[in-house]
Amino acid sequence: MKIDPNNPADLSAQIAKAIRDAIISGAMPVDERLPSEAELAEQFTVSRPTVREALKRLAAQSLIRTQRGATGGAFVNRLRFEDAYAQQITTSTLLLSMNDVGFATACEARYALERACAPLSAQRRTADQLATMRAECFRQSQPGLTDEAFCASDVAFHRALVDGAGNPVLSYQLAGAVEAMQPLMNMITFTARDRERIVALHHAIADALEARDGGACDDHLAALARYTMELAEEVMARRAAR
Amino acid sequence: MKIDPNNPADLSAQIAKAIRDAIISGAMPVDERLPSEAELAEQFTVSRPTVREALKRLAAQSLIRTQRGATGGAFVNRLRFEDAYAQQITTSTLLLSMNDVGFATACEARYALERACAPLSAQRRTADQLATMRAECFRQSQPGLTDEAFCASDVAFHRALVDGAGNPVLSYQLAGAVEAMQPLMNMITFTARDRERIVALHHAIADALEARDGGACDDHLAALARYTMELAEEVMARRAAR
DNA sequence: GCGTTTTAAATGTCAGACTTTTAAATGTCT
DNA sequence: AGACATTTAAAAGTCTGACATTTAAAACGC
Repeated sequence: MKIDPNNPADLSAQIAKAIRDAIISGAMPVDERLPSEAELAEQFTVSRPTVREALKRLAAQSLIRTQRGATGGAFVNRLRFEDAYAQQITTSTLLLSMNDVGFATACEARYALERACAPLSAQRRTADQLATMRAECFRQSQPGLTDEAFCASDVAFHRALVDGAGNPVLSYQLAGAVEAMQPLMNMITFTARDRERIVALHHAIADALEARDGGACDDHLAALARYTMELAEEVMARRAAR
Repeated sequence: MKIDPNNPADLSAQIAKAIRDAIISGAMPVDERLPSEAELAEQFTVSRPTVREALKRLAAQSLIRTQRGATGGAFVNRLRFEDAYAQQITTSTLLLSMNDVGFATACEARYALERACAPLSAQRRTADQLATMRAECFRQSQPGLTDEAFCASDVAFHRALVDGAGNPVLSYQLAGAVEAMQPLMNMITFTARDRERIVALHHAIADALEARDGGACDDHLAALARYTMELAEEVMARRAAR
């Protein structure tokens, strides 16, 4: 591993960076065990708490996992898509909420990305994924559904569409776009949303995927995007008038 | 903030989660100062090193920043797009390298997402972004260029295309897709890549964007995707034969 | 009133000890 | 000999207490 200059600030950050670089470069393969905390402390000539802080940084990024006990220690972690989903979602959520990204910008990005999945999903969607979309459509048309449950079902529908492309890299990328939009969508849900119209579009999308018609699917997604934008503008205008 | 059960494992993880949830929920606005480490230790009834480990976890995710000195402390950080880019790129790189994602899968995802930007970029690209693309095309046609420099220029070209959409959320999402592909692209660069053909396609893409023709841009991107896939298959076949 | 010095609060770091978990080594019984 | 129980050692997890460093505000002197 690398050394630290005698700069006595950010020692734990420097150590984390050194280990992170070693992992990213491939010098430490998956499931390789790192030296024990005491050994690392000796190598870097720092104290054990400092090493621990560095390791916690890496653990927060799911780069390592730790195990207690005799054969325990820190191990290079295989970054799973599920872990990456979670990070992606929180990061996207924070980006949207902290950078006053407009609804229009976020919505445009979300539907642009989702429409990129449409042709692939039309080719490859499984019967199971189609059944999921149908089931969510059915749930969305139930009368007593709360707004929260409707939103969650909406997200489940679109995730099934995205997963239909059969490309885990796309699913990973889209996780943030789809899930992070939910809070922003709630913003308009409680005021103007016309569920019938949305469910009708969902049905049309599912029909298109059943027929393996990517073009039609894209058209209906575009219509859904337009309708969502219209709703948002309506709400904004109403707020501005108030 | 929330409490911890008397479960004496993962204390720092629990504390980090409690603070993270408070930030994500919006209970702590940007630039709000967290209590000092000593105060947090008292609140959670743990020791200061444990609190510090929790704070380091949050710092690793750019959720907080710390400042030393009299008025120092930990502050809720405004997550900037640039910071998110970096995280996105390392995460994507690790995902690709650790999960034996095939070249075809990664390539398909990358071009599907990039093509989603094409119509927007045709509408909105600035003169500056177009100039960047032209400059990178020129650089790519220089004879003495190393493979590394060609790859870097390739990435710069495609980033300019993506940024042309004028949507920071899209740029953020695409950062991972475009940049993480570079190492995978290097895999084929040194063997089979026909620079002339790629540069010609880049020129065609720039021409389409100059003419604000989203359809043509999409076509050329599709052609580039096909060519890249062909190259990969060729290399794979050659390796299998060896 | 302005510049300098002091001071206090906060993070950053260290040293050493103790607790808990875990698996392997050892011992014991059938 | 083999299966089961016990001991032991290694490692992470945690705590206490201390010291170093940085930084801005307060106190002071001119």
